[in-house]
Amino acid sequence: MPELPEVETTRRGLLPLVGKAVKSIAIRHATLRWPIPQHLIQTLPNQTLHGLTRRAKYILCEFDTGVLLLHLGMSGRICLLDCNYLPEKHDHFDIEFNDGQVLRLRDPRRFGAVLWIDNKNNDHKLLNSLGPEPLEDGFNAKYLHQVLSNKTLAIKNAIMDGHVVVGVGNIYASESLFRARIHPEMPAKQLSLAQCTRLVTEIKSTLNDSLKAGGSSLRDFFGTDGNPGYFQQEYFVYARTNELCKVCSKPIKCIRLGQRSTFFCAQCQKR
DNA sequence: CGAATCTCCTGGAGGC
DNA sequence: TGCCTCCAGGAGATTC
Repeated sequence: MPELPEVETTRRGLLPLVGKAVKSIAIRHATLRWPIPQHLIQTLPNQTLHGLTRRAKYILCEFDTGVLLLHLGMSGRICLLDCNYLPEKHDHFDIEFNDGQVLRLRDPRRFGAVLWIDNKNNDHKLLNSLGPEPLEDGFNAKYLHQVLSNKTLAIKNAIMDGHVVVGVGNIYASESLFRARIHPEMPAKQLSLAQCTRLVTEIKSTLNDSLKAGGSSLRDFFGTDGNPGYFQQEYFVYARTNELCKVCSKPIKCIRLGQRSTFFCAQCQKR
């Protein structure tokens, strides 16, 4: 379940491909979240990868005539391999480059995506209504306080809404709220400016901590080199139901919010 | 319009 | 060992 730090780590791992030209495309299982466009088989060969950027959890591969958009869903993983490696069961999509390297997407649960944005269209509905990046200056306490001011839903659901801020998934939502000492069920509009300040700070630091640790935190995340190599992050609350709070020693609680498991400490986090 | 619910999918865990 | 059920979750689509 890649979150933003894993996606960014994946992007960085792919940077050696920038400047290379595509030799061929393989589509073995086109039915991801949306169908992988078959025209990529004809479109991409001989195009050069000019840049690799990221917006939210989308990796954007800039080619001559358009942008290839990659999303890892929740079980996706991209490896950079020598083309001699045979694909395995859930290896759905390859980009083979002229130097013999292969970008290979493996995604058992197929919630991921491979889409094409032609330069002529210049934008994509998936990208044009997204909120600010959590690690950029546009995501600050004043902004958050303003955007939450008319929202009645629980704050945890609000920060997981990509129109409010992108890249905050289920794990980091619970962790950030604990670190900011805010109850996940608190109505979003009731947060004070001071609470928004704490929440923004903790979202940024939680993501940054994970990024520094090499991407994650997560049991099933692998880097582009195929090695787990991650730092086993110490969660304060995530997946620690009934374990003792590391701050106050009360048991951690688990509730459902927006069909998602939500972990918190009722002693440390107030409404 | 906002908010809640539905949906895609498969591996892994637990029960018997 | 096998089979069944349940669960996890990103986020767009659908419904209310």
